[in-house]
Amino acid sequence: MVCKLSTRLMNICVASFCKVQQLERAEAVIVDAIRLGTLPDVVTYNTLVAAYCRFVDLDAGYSILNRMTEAGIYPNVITYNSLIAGASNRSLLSRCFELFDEMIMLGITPDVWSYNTLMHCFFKLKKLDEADKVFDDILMSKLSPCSTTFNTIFNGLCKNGHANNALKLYRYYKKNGFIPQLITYNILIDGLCKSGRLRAARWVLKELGESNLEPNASTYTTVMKYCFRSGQFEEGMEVFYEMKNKGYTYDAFSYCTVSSAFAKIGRLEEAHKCYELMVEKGIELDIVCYNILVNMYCIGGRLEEVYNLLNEIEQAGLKCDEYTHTTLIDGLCRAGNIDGALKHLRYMDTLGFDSNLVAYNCMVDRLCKAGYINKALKIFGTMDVRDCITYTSLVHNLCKERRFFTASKVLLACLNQGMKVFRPTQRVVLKGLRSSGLDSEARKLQAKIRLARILQ
DNA sequence: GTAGGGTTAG
Repeated sequence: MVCKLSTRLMNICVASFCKVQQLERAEAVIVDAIRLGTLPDVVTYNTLVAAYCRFVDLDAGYSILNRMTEAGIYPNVITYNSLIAGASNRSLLSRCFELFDEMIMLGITPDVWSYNTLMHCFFKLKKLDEADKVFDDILMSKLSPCSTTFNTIFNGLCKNGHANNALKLYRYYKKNGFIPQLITYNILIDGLCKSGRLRAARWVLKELGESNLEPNASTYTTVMKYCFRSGQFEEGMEVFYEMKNKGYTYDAFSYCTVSSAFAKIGRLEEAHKCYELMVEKGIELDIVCYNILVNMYCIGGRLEEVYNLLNEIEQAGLKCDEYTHTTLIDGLCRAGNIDGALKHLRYMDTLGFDSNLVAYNCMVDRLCKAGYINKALKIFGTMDVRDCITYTSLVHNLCKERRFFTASKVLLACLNQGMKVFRPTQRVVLKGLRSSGLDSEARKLQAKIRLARILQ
């Protein structure tokens, strides 16, 4: 009984240190406990696995699994769920599946948490059918889906551009007894805002207002961002102040949202002030905060300082991501250094990011605007992946140069891919073709546009 | 031990 109590006490101490990222002290507690005759149990090791996955890396978490096995303690479903979650959070998605299989091979039965995380992974990989199969597996097994299962589905649908379906499903489950939580509302409001379903987003927000739940910092940041995106700057700032009045302390999320909104409308001093406040409040800067600062300097043409900042990022032990590089490429173009931007784009290609699409889109647009439209067309020709922004940008710039025939060809290629170009741009192409006497090309394009609208 | 908000381009 005494031993049991001391194991519990040891685990409480270990968990407390792990929670505040003091892993060495957590380990020291275990060493002391062993010296006093208390051995760590599965709970101790699971706490360490979760902490190492969270604060160090997946391999560090996995090495704890080896340590516990050597100590004769067998992992359980919680051990593996922590490892799977660790892999998922670090976007090591193939590792998630490997760990899931490993768990089953060891005879450990997955629980609803394991399935939820697995489903989340499939959504991250945009494999909606596979995610759906996991949900079927939950239903077919003796497990019951929990609120996180439903929230994971809503979130996965929203993140994959199906906010509408998420909303429909939410209504259906709500009718059948699902009780929404604050996180459910936050997921739906954000998803609907991002997909432009603003009326529906307001409706869900109203539903939240009528519920007994109180919006939190996450809700406020989402709504604030929607205001900024739709050009309602003052309204966005009102949300920011309301958030403070409600007693929420600003965090990196809210500061970043406001700072980038200021930068976007050219109020760089105020944008920088937000950043300074963030530092003053002791908020640890992550790569997103730095990216906003990089963008701020790029907009202000302070390229020298951007390079200093890149060093600072490295010194802080952070890694530049695709946002950092894309922002820098755009900044170089903005400063007229097209060659430097092209060179950096090539360099970015070697870094192995999942997608350099935005960087390429920046390059295409900036090349056009700098008068190098043929160079832009050449880059466009080398792109493996294009989206509606690539096409819209190129078509728009070709029209500005009165190259309507080429614009029409690019637009047709876009429609053939099942993508849309901004409607006013489509009209400019048609008008331009007709005014240039290219009536048959105009008719062909018009027919294609109509067909594309029907097929939408 | 799972799920939500912040950064880039038209």
